Amino acid sequence: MAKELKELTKRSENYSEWYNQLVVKADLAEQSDVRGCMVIKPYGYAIWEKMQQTLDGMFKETGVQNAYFPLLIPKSFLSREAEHVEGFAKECAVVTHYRLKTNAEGDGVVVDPNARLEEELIIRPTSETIIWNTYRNWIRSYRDLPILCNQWCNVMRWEMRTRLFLRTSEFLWQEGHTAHATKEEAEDRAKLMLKIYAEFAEKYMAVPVVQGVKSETERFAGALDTYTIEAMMQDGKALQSGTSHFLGQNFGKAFDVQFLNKDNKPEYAWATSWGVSTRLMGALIMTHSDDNGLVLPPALAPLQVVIVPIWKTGEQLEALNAKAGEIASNLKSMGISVKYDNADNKRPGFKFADYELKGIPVRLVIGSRDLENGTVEVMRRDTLEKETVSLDGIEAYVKNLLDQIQENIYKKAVAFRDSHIYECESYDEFKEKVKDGGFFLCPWDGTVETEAKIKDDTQATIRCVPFGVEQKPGIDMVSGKEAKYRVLIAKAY
RNA sequence: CGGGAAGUAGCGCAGUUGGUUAGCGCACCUCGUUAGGGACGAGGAGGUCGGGCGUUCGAGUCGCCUCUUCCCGACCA
Repeated sequence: MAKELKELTKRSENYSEWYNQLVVKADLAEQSDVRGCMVIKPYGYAIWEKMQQTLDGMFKETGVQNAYFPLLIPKSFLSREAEHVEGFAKECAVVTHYRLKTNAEGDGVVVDPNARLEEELIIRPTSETIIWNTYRNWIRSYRDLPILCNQWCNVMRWEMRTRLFLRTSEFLWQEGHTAHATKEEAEDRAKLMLKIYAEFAEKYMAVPVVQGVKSETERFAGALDTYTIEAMMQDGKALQSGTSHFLGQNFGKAFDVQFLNKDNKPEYAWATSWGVSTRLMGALIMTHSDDNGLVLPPALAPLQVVIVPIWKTGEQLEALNAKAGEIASNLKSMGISVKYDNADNKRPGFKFADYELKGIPVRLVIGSRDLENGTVEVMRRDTLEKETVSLDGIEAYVKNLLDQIQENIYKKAVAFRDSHIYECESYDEFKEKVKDGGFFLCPWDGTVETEAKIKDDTQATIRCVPFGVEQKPGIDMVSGKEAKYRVLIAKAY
């Protein structure tokens, strides 16, 4: 009975519900009582922390430094860049007052009408404006450049509809903001950061991504070019997992950030910004997980190995404690995170199911029988295969297995994605097939009209002009005009 | 902001044409037996039925108002 209640909805039955249940039951996060916001629970946060540490290290290798800028932005800053304000204005939370007072006509507190701010403050939806307002004071000469700052912070966007990790009103992210003396250097930086995101997704998250550049309509508000990584979820929908923007001199001009170049001529600084968010958690969950729960890549699992003892008597437990403790400490000295779970208030079956739900990559089960035989049962989460192996050299076996799991889930995700990428040149065929999800490589004439029609007809959008895809000539499947690009089209989260 | 649905214990729900002390499953606590795939038995704790006003001898149930949440759209990372 207990089993039925804890079981997840099957992925194939209702993908959204499966995802929601998984997030809650695996103890990653829950819906907050505060509108559209999310509580990230310790286990979910531990995974986020692993991502953070890894990414942060990769950023620093390219010379990026961390900094921190204010949460509140004067309203006027936002309107300095025309496209930027248009993109974000409709989802900004605004601070209008700075004081409450006790309610004269009843319980509680009310906003003190006398405490209205002269200029309202907005809660950052992104920080380009306040950062470029600050950069103005930091930049005088080409010798001050480049500036390569990143901040880890929260932002707020008042979304109409929210989903755990994928779209919440408040979310955690990193936003990098760089200033450069030349256009080329800024463009290179925007591309470099995209490369880093792609490497992180594939190497650590084991999530294959398509890299590319966004169409004009899908571009970041205020950018000249938006580069993106797009991942495919198991329902065939695309998830934009990270973006890197070449901002040109838009923000330099809007915030009057000028420097003297080598020729002693004033010039506006060139900008990039790039970010990934807790949405990556959604990508991680939806790429690998199955009907038994989460499947975590060993590279990001907060706990890589769990050891479960099985015993009847106190003496047996003592013997198991000794052996398992030895294995655990050996594994730890190899840099592997291990938990030895000899709690006696949960039965083994419960522990098995629970650690599977949480996606722990490797489980070792050791009982008195094994101790006599010098063996241990090893289960890998990705395939759920069990094997009984010798206790001799178990540490090396586990280390190797973790590497294999990391590789296997990546290969599996690549195979899934590749089998759901279709080349398509007929609009009728496209409309029919896109209902079931997948990525579609199609010729596009480059016009906004065609793009809008595809979206109206099918809800699918042009995700990007992918890099590394042969740009062979073709005919736009909607307009019948000559195609300018071969684009990736998909329904997206 | 349009169109649907729902608010009863931590979670999931039942509650008949209005009628005594508001139930059930899971989870939780205690004791015991158990332990190689989500244990079993016995006992126990937990509720101003989202809020307000009204109708009535009597409201979880009927009426009006209000708040919130979820789903489908439009918008978005």
